[in-house]
Amino acid sequence: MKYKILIVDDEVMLTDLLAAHLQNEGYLTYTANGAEAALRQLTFAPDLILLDINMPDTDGLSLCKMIRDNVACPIVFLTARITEQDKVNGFLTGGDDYITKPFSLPEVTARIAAHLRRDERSRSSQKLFAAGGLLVNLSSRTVFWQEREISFSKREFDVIEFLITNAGQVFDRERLYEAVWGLEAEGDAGVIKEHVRRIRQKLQEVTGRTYIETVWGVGYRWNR
Amino acid sequence: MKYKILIVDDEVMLTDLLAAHLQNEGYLTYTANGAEAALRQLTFAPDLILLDINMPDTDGLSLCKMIRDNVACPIVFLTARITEQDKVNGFLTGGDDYITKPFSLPEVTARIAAHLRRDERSRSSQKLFAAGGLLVNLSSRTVFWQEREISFSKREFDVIEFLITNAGQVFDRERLYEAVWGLEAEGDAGVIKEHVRRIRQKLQEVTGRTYIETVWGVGYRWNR
DNA sequence: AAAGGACTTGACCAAATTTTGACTTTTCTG
DNA sequence: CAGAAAAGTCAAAATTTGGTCAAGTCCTTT
Repeated sequence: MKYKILIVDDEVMLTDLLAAHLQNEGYLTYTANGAEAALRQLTFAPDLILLDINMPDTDGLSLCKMIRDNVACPIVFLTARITEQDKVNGFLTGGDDYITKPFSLPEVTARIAAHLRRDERSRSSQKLFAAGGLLVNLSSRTVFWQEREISFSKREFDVIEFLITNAGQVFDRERLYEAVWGLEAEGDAGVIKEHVRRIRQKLQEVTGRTYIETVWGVGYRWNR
Repeated sequence: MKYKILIVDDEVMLTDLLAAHLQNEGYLTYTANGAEAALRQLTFAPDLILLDINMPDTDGLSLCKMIRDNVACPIVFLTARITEQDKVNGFLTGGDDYITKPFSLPEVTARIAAHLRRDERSRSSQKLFAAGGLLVNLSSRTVFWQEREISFSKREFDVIEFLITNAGQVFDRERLYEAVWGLEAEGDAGVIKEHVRRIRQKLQEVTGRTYIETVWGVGYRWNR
């Protein structure tokens, strides 16, 4: 299956050039020359995004946020330079990278290939999740906030694990119960309420945030 | 589209029984009574595999590995029992499950249905719709306009979801009610008027547009 | 066997949503 | 233009849902 790459830059010349080159390399490409078009193209669920954050008429940071809120793929920034300030602003997070202009085509291809490879590998067995100061380690089943460990019981951690590995998606209590307790489990999915309460309580105490959001009438969601 | 299920077991009686039952449930079935046959059947790209790992003349583990190397679908093991050692050996990974013999047919059906549902979810976890600056995310059930989120209640979102996934088509209130509330729901389809009103109000406030258009004498339509 | 923690359950309350029905406005038709 | 039908509005009533709590059960561990 071909990888889908979304290229976002205001210069049509550049997007076209990159698109042609990447198609040649065997990728499927989508291009957008503005923020709005970029968001529209997200519907194609790209595997990687090349994004110019210095486009005129566009607030790079908020576009970036919007993208992150809706898709989980890595973003590679195209930019004149990344300043320390940019990093602080949160342009660069976990899976991301940047390429400074001017760049060579082979350089772009190489970076893209490396990212997709990494993404592929980690998608299947990602064991570490960092979400706004919170560090969740699935292999050691620990949760840290700064230096402080927050301890959770088995069930509590199971719930966190499931939600966090499917961050952003909403699950109703039935599905959540099924996913954590197992398919053959019988019992009332109402227990979830209680577990969620205790998870939230512990998180709240230490981090001041709750992380698990209620979608009224539907279920729960771990906020990315 | 019917789901394809591959059944692998050395006992012909059993594969036939399962096949008949699953066909009855609306699945397409393929059967194999040995390792070699099983691998050959992979060309049909099954959506789920039922696999007996205790077949004579067959090394369950390596067959299992071979399968995994070639397809990504979940595998449900049929087995007398799963020991801790089996788990260590890597029989059970991510999307997998096992059913211990003897089992009941409803049990098998239930497990299969749940697995396919789960698989479906992760495959299409990015259900996004972009409509003129508006970004509707079906998996997180969120709606964004620029960086602003517009929140909708369950029913409101359900209506939006239905209309937007059938954008451009007109639905009369009866059909809309039936589609969102369910076929067996009893109640007055007039409620739709109220829900549409509140959806429009929220959209109007933020975006200046209403998106849901009235086709007089007929019904409603989502305008891209 | 006692103790302690984890897990479950069911009941209750407050909050949020959904429904209802009366009423107004708009649109169409003759 | 008048009247009828359709669509829209509004606020109150009804219902559903999620959070909380306390008590009970079930395991482990000592």
